[in-house]
Amino acid sequence: MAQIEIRFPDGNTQTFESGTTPLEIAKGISNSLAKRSVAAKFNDVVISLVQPLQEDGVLQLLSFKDDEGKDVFWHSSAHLMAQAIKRVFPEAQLGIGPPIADGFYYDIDLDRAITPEDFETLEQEMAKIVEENHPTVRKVLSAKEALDFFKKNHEMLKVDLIEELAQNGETITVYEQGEFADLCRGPHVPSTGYLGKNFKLLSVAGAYWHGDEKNKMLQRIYATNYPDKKLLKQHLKRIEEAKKRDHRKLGRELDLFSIQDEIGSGLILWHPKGALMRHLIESYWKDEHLKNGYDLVSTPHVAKHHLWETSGHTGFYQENMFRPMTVDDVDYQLKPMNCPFHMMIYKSQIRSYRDLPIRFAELGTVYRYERSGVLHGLMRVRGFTQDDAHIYCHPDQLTDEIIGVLDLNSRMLAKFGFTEYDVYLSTRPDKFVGSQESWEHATEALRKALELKNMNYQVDPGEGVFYGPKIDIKIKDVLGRSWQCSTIQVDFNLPERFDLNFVDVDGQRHRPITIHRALLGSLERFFGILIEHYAGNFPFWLAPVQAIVLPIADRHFDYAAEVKQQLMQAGLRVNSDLRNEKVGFKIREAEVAKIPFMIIIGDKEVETQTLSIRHKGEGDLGVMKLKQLLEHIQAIQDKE
RNA sequence: GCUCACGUAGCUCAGCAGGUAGAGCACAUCCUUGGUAAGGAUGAGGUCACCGGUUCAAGCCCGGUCGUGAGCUCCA
Repeated sequence: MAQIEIRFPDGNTQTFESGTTPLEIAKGISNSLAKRSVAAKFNDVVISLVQPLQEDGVLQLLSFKDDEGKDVFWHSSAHLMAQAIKRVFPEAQLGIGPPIADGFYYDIDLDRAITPEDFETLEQEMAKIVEENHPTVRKVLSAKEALDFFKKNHEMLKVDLIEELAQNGETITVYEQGEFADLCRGPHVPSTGYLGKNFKLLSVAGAYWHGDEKNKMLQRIYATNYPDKKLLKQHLKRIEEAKKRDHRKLGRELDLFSIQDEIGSGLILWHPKGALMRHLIESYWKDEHLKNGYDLVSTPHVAKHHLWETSGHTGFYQENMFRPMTVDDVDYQLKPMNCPFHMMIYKSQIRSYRDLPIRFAELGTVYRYERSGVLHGLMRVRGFTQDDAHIYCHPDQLTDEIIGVLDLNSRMLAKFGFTEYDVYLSTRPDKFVGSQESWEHATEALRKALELKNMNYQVDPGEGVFYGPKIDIKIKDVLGRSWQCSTIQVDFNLPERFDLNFVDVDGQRHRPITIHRALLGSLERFFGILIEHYAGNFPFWLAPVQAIVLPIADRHFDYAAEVKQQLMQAGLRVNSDLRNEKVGFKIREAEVAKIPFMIIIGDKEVETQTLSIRHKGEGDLGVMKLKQLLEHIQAIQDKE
């Protein structure tokens, strides 16, 4: 028997007989390791635990904790669900069933609508299949064999896939488990028993075959599975928690904003408390920009349609624009972008290299046509305000400018409680404007800035926009969800189209580099993210009402009014509750409204000229003088 | 836009072989002046999203419109 040499991640090597499987090796190391493992990685290829190893190489055992292990576990779980579906609904045709971020789904074609009531039946069937512990068997088929097999089983979607695969000359493999066989590249867990019973079907929704709306709509069943009951519970709890934090729900409960049929889809009404928060965010934003060398500009909501022809938006952005309106026989266009206006301000005079960099910032409200089906609360709307800015600079200044933007960005995000993010650098796509050299120069500048800032980033090759490379930053909220807010894009297109230039030392006109950037993205969307991130428990500086005075009986009203007045003089946002209600009731309402400080005033307080302080979520803080309260609050503000 | 589901009082929801609406909260008035998360009584409030159809009769059935929700490749 031939021997093979296997190296492990810790650097140790060991010799095995050729044909040994990763599972056998795992068992040799420890039973618990073998139990934990769901797949293996051999020479950087993910393989099944039962695939015999025939050559020397590096072997890593994968458990559910590894991303690749998760994928295998969930992919096998998708097969498990598919098998159950076929048992319960033999006429169902299977589409695709991949692992996704938090589980997996399977697309099926079935005349009858699957409902949540069916979930239990399917889950029971899945549990049965797990108990039956069918080994998963990989088989290589020729295209013809595969086509015959799936045609015979009336799996026309699979036939569709096979035809595609055959055209690309790929090897066609099928995985069998018991009576069930599915077209699949694999690998999978060795048997259905590995999958355990901590799975749950979550939802069902329509999805087009191949994601193309010209194709048939299938039913997509989302589900998840965990090797451990605790993990499943955690996951379900996270879903619950996300529901509780839903900004649409909190937005109504806290009276922050509304969206109304009479107004129109995707158009936001900011109520007093929401508008106040928006004002706080905007003021902070403007201050920061002024402190960092930006000039504030302000531009109209409409402009002649012609402007958008110059910018090129009528070409590549038409689909997202509202239809033009005619005024005095001239077409005007509601703005989907702020850029052309900023370009025109730049162009309003001759610029010298001495003027650069020029930074125009604007909280500019834009209107974009979004398909009705994609609108979602504050997250996806038709009218929103971008925290926009355009920086015009000399090519030599590019890196420094990007660094400036990155610095400002991380400061600003931290102010709102976001300190973790994923950074992506997108490079030149196939279709692009500008010269190859300028793309290279700009991409290098972005890269250099990221590296000088010691930021970890991932390169998305070819994912840049046609007009320039970009850096995208996705922030992570407390629930670990990612939101893309900040984007920093170099633009080679608009300076060209608007013929922007500056006079350089040589007395000649040159094209400035233009950076287009947004940090919060859209105020509406960012507000939505903030609501969910804080679950409505906003930091003190953002709380629309920071304190409420709660007198116990009406004989305390005078002192209450006095206290309120003093707190307002100190710059706090204070309300009072003078209703004819018990203090317990008033406290409850203040807690529900998530007001940070409750100031209770009764006989004792009036007599000793003190305040009883209660903090939201913390309870009674005891009695203190007004001065002490202000100091306490000052300390909180200093920390923020 | 498409598929499925949903649309009943300001909010959350009940309602039924099709027989012309109900609760809690919120709101108003009154009683209660109460010490750290819901005091009590009374009352007002609905063209059951909108339009059309079937029927003696429609919140409920059918069709359309509008709106909302879950989703619409993370490629076997």
